Amino acid sequence: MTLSEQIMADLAGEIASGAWPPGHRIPFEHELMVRYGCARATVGKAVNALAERGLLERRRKAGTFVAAPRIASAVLQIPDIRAEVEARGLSWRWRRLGLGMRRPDPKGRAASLGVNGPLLEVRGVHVAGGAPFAHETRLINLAEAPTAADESFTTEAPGAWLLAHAPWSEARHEISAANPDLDIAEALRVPTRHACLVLERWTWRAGAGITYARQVFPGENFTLAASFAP
Amino acid sequence: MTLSEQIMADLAGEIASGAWPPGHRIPFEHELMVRYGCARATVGKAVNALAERGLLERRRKAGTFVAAPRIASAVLQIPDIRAEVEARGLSWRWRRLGLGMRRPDPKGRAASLGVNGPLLEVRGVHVAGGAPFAHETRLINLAEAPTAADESFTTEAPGAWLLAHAPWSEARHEISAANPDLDIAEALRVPTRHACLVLERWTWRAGAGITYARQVFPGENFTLAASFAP
DNA sequence: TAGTGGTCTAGACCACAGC
DNA sequence: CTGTGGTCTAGACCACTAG
Repeated sequence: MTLSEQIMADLAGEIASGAWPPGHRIPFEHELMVRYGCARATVGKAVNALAERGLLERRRKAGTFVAAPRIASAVLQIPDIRAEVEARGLSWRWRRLGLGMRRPDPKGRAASLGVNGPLLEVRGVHVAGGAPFAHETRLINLAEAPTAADESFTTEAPGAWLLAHAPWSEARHEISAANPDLDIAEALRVPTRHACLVLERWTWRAGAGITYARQVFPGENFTLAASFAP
Repeated sequence: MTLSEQIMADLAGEIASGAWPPGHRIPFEHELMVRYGCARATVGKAVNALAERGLLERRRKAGTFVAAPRIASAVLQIPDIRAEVEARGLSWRWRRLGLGMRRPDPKGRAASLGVNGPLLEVRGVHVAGGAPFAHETRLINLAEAPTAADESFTTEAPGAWLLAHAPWSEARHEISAANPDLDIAEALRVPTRHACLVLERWTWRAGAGITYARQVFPGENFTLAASFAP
């Protein structure tokens, strides 16, 4: 435990315990540096780290204050389906259902990728312990990942292949609930009235769209977790 | 734009453009400090900030490397239902459906709050432009928020009241999909076969459970967004 | 063992918001 | 104005680890 980590932990402790309620002005940097017998940069590192986490608010000339808790954002755990399945002690495999070329649909969900050229479409099911776990529809921009056209994706899921062959630098996710279409419901072996969690993902590299994925989980199969621990 | 921000932007640009692919070793701190004519602490600040974001990976003696993109986590926007509704130009109001006391159920969803004492239960509907938007079930730990017992929550939603009267310091969220129970389906005026997005939230302060909330959105009403922009 | 990042020091100057 | 935080400097020593 370094000194700045110790200072950070001490300050966080005062806040978590309620000794310093929201709005409370914490000691000035100069006071803390006397208290800990260290340089100003060291206390500054600790205080700034807590401010970046949203636990403190810094105002010039006024001081540093305990922030009011806000429910603005949280860190969402994005699942890797294979790892998720195997972590439960189940076998995982990918079963391809379809493969084909698509022209970009300007009204479709993948339109925001901003791709005009041809897209490779892969559809399939993630199978966990012999039972369908999730359905995936995947569109791949062949301009950015041309060798994808040589892949069959019969046993390898397109996500893992893409991560190795066309790394991305920017991603967007949307989470929603929907009743599955008939073909997806059949692939998942659930009725169409069965609530499903839908996770959509768009990824880019240097502004160019790489891939769009739509993963459909039967409601009881899967829960996304997010935490906010200031 | 400070110098360390400039350095950070330059490094991020090299990565986003693909000039520095994953695995590439970026210049040593000493080289960067010569290139920018600044102190090592300044380049260190920039490089460490990118490493904290997961864009770079630092290894002693070996150097600093461009990290392979991982879909491990993303920043999730947690909705404030009232703000969400009003941002769409719709009127918002809260309609309370029920109020009562509950003993903690050791098998229930709220058990992980770790509360043994009495809980206040509030149920109600968020109404957007006259139509049901979301159903909320709320449990409040009266030991931590005793004045909640004096509130009726007929027009004020419990979430806003709690934020003002019992600030929290730690939160956990779970997102899932489910078919609504009959009473919730009736309150939302959808059939029970209608897929709904379920957002659950647990909050604590100094380790003591404050509240549990379960919000149910008809599937077409609501989408959660998460972004990952290294 | 040599060289990297990790951490810290003891200053400095500045912008800016309170008083 | 005053004093806070924001940023930076030019060093230092240390821990770790890759070669």
